[in-house]
Amino acid sequence: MRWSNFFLFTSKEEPSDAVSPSHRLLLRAGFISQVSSGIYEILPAGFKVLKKVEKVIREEMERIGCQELLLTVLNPKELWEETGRWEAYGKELFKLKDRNGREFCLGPTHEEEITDLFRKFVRSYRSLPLYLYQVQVKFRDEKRPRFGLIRAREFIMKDAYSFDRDEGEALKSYKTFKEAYERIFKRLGLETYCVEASVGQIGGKFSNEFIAPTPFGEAHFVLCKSCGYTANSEIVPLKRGELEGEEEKPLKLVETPNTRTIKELSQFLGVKEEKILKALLYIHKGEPYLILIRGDREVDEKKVEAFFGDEDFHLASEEEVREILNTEKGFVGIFNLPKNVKVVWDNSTYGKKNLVVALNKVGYHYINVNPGRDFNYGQFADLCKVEEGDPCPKCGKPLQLKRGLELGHIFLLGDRYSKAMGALISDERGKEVPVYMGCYGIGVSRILSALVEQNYDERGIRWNYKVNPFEVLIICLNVRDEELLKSSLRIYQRLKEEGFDVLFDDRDERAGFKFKDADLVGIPLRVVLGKKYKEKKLLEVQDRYRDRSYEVKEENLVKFLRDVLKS
RNA sequence: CGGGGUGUAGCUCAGGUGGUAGAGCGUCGGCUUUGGGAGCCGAAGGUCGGGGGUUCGAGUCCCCCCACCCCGACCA
Repeated sequence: MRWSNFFLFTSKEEPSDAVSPSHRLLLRAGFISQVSSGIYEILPAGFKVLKKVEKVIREEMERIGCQELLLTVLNPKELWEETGRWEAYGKELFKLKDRNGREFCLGPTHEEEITDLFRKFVRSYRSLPLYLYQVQVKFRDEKRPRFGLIRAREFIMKDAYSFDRDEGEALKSYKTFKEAYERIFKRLGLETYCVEASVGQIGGKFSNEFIAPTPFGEAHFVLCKSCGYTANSEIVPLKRGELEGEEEKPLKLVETPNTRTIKELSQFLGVKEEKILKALLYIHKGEPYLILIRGDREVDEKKVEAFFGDEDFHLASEEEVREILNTEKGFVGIFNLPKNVKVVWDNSTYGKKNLVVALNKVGYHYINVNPGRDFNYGQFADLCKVEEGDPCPKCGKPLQLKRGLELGHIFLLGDRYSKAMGALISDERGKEVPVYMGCYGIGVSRILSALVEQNYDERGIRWNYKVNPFEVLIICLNVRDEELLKSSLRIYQRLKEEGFDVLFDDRDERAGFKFKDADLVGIPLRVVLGKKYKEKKLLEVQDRYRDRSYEVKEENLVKFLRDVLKS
């Protein structure tokens, strides 16, 4: 491809709307273009990268016997009602109607459709195991799209589904996919962690996420350097602590004006935040719950969701606090509670002595409140957000907290969908049983962002040798010099014939301009023809990925490039 | 869903107190230049996010709406 005719337009200016490195660079380098919030066009250079990513994924899917098909974007409401997800999926589901008023959604994932397809054709355990996958555009009306391709509303995903006769077989399939995923990310040149995760919206028995560490990811996960435990932070269990040995001081009521936050209260009283009993009023399905947690810790609402069993809860507003507790935020506590308010103690509160506790009276707190003497514990739960340094649930050593991009998520679904939708198979004895399923997703378009997030510098993107828009860029530094242009063309033709994926910068631009562009776009190898070539007939090969430079004779070029690309 | 911010040329932005729209970059034509986004001359390019209002007159003041970006997922 000649750059003079290639649809690749770079920009010198920093896009004002972009913050994360991948978003900025993919825009500037002309790989993507925004249409609407969370909706992007993937331009030819980006598309070429995408195709190379897909190729790796397809090869690994085929290798484990997974067959490609293409499901639909438009899914009828009836299908989603069978599993209850038409309502349960909530506002993230894009819904629309056809001319006759029939309702559809734009598929955010395809468990319903694949299960429907399975039950239409497969009857016997003899057809199993069966693995199917597709690479398809998906739609999710995200609460908050951000960072370009990282959290988009329209995106490309590879989703695979396994069908087995029982749990034991399904576990084998799960392992097969997990290993395939490890190979995929390795081949793509991405650093990823496979972590334990929650099943969330998809449901099922258990799941693992593949997370690429980057500062701009949406996933928070923990890592134990000591025993190797990794997990999404929202599922890391935190246990109760020990009873403190401190001497119990006398209970006292003190005036605490204008202490609306834990920080203010802590400063006003001169006590540590962890000695304050923080009380948060939540409303679940119209019922008030008072969640108690240590003052220095925060509630993890994902854990609250797991506790309640659904998403139908929210933190009480000022008005609700006034109405239910007859007090104001900042003075919510366990004393003088109306009977209808249920109390839940987070594990972090256990064993603390000489606490500061509010009594639902504006402007006052008790100090030196002690368990057993001044109050009794009730129901305990694990609702606390994990923090750096919290103990590893496996070995007790301090955990590291990291941020990353969730690139893959695999689930052992069990019979959640097959049971609801009647996807039954006959076993050896002729008995009909629900098929045992697994599903396996990879965020394909998001991988572009992850690759950039993990490989860029101040000058631009650094694509690796395997996944890139082109393998080689030929730069002719002066296209008005006929001899130089002729030589460049000859090399360009040769490399094409030898099977290289090559872009030829034949634009009538100055050298500096071309180098800056090349750095930005990030093609891993480039062959430069300029003064050195004219004087010494030496080609300069620049390695953008490894940031090196070589002088190569023309007759050695093909072998040289091939060797680098293979390394 | 809250909170904050921004919408003016393709991009990045400037346009006190209201007076009929500008720069740099990019694009097009020309000259010059050819190893790190060079220089000079000329040109094209605008519903000032949209609607309403105030006014003789609105990019600017008032009201409503929309879009996009950021923060939080409400921490008492």
